[in-house]
Amino acid sequence: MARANPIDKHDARRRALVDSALRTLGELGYAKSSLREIANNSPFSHGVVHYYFQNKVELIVYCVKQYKAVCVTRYDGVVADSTTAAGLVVAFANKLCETIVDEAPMHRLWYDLRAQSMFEEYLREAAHQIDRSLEEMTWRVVTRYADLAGAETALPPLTVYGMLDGVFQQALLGYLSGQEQEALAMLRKQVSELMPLTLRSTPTDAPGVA
Amino acid sequence: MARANPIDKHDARRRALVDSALRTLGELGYAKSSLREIANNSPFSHGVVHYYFQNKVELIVYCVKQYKAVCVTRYDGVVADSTTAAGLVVAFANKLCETIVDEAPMHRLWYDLRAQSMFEEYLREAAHQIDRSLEEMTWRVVTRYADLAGAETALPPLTVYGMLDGVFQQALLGYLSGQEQEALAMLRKQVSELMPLTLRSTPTDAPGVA
DNA sequence: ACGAGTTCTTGACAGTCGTCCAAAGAATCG
DNA sequence: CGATTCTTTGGACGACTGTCAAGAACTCGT
Repeated sequence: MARANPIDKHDARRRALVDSALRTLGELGYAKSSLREIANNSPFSHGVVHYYFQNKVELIVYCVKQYKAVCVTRYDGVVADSTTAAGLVVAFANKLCETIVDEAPMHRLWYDLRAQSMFEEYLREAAHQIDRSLEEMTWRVVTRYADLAGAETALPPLTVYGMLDGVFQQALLGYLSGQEQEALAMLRKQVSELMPLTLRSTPTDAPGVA
Repeated sequence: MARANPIDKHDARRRALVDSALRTLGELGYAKSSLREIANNSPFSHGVVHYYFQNKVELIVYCVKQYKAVCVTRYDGVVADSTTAAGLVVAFANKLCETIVDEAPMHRLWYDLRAQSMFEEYLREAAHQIDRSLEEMTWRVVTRYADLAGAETALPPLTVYGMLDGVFQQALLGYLSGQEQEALAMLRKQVSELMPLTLRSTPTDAPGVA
């Protein structure tokens, strides 16, 4: 047996390969990312991929799942640090803009992979899991927002995620099309418009059940 | 010179080729649609593509633009025929569900191409034009909705399109993942939830300017 | 320092891709 | 009808793909 348990080293290499693959995927997109190109942007040669992964599909699925890990907690700081409803909206919008600026390639990769999952079944489960995670993440923001506003939520989690995802996607597209500042400004405005719509007007006493 | 003007025949062939290409693209997605596969699903051989189009890119761009033509008027009947605000919402939701059922491959192709446009610049302009058309189409529905409700719109066109596009995309993904009925029912619910949010509570007299 | 086990490189393989081209076929004219 | 142009075919090309296997390079307990 090797000194350091070989499982860890194996997994570490896998993660390194997946990291390189994610960089390439974010740059070229799913369609044009060949295993050779992925290996070229890594310290390894193209053959090593099949030593750590059975085939390209397995690598891609691992990429998707690793991508998920960096996503799910992105706005938890906003949730934890905000003390007023209005402050949360601004902080949330700022964080959304920040992640567009810092990680645009990863975001377009996500939308690419989700679109591919409409054609290729092997991506569906992984994409669905990420969608669920993003929905839950969004919902944590909105419920905290409702708490701070002393109001109740007016829309189900899936709907809130859907509409915010729509405008985020829009902003990302605009940002990548060269209209960086306009897209970010518009996103800020849209978030401040949409967040209040997720709350019911009546703060505490709701009609209906006694 | 030929009897019937050859321009028309040339264009007719182009349209036929583009139609075949759109069917194949909707079935396989952008990444896996080769010119040979496109030609196989058409009455022609693979070489003829380069007689009517300079290269694959030109064909794809023509496909995108032809796809746009069938989109832009999809909900104009709803706008024209509805007589009440509530009726319009139901008719709109029905039409959205109908087009998911009838044209799911085309819709997933659209989201695929829009995602590709984040990587490949040559698709950007065409994708942006379609996005604008869809935004205008959505806006015609919402302004008519506001008219029928005797209210004013509360959100700008881009925001309304963004949030509706988000939930539509969600429904399409669910529909293609085997949850047909749940996805359509959810979309109906979401549309009836979101449409009222596009209107200002105050119907006629707004505060502010005299 | 040797040898066994692990890790990585390299080259080859069978396909497929977009593109091009020579030649066959079809259509239309004088 | 022959002649000219337009249309279409199918094969060929070089480049690229995922996959695999043989062997070199490395690691590490002994």
